[in-house]
Amino acid sequence: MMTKLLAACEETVIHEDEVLAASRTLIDGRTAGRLAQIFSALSDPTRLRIISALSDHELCVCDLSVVLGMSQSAVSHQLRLLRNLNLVKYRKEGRIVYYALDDEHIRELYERGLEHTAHQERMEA
Amino acid sequence: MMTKLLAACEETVIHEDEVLAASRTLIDGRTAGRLAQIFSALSDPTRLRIISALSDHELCVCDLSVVLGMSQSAVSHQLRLLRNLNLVKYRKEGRIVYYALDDEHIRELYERGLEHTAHQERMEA
DNA sequence: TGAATATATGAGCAAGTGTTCATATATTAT
DNA sequence: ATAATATATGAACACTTGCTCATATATTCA
Repeated sequence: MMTKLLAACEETVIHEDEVLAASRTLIDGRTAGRLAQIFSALSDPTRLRIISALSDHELCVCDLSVVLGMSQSAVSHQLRLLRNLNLVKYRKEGRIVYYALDDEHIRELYERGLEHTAHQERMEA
Repeated sequence: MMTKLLAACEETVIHEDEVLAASRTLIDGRTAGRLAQIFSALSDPTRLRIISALSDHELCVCDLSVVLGMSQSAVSHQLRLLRNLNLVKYRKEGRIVYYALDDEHIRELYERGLEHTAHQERMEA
């Protein structure tokens, strides 16, 4: 199942074998989209702060909004997003809803990311 | 150096100790911003495909645009973004510019992300 | 029952993003 | 020199995002 990627750069590919090799490691659009979706969830400061706040234990929406210093509405909107991606789970207790992280992969990515910023920090100093 | 986060949810915080505990794992705005920046780089399908194409070896811009099936301009714009974040490095050889990954942390994050999508895939099946 | 509280959500808006198109720059070839 | 080629980049535009504000829903309390 070969894909044709002949024409380009001056009618013929500059480095044909390199291109073929790269095509092998290239991820398809569907995978790229899924990956992008995951990383998008982590690409916003507010959501990252939510994740960091929940990293130890669950919190109700109200407490979460206090911790973040943000409106309940803003927090709820972001929680919905994380919920839709199955990154957080929740349990209801009366009118109070407790949220907690629900994905070890995300926690892993989050922590790797933190390492990276620490690394960056050192580079700058 | 305690921050006051008294008032809220019905004048007083619902679960005061939980809130204090969460505040300890909460990352500050600056860190959240940096982290968001890193993950933002990985939050677009095109950039992820660029990273996947470069994951084995360097490629020139032209070959890269062939591999991706995208315009040279679009690819250049995205490369600039990755360059500004020091995620890719480049070397010039005449008028040809070769790009390669320049950050093991990003490669690490990318691969963890891939694992996650694989995990997701299995869940769905 | 009615009032108060915790959360969810739709609409709207300002800011950000990713592409295209046109064009600039730099290098090579004639 | 001039033409051709590889890359970079600014402007414009459609689309997305993250917030606020208003309001809906659900639960508890009096």
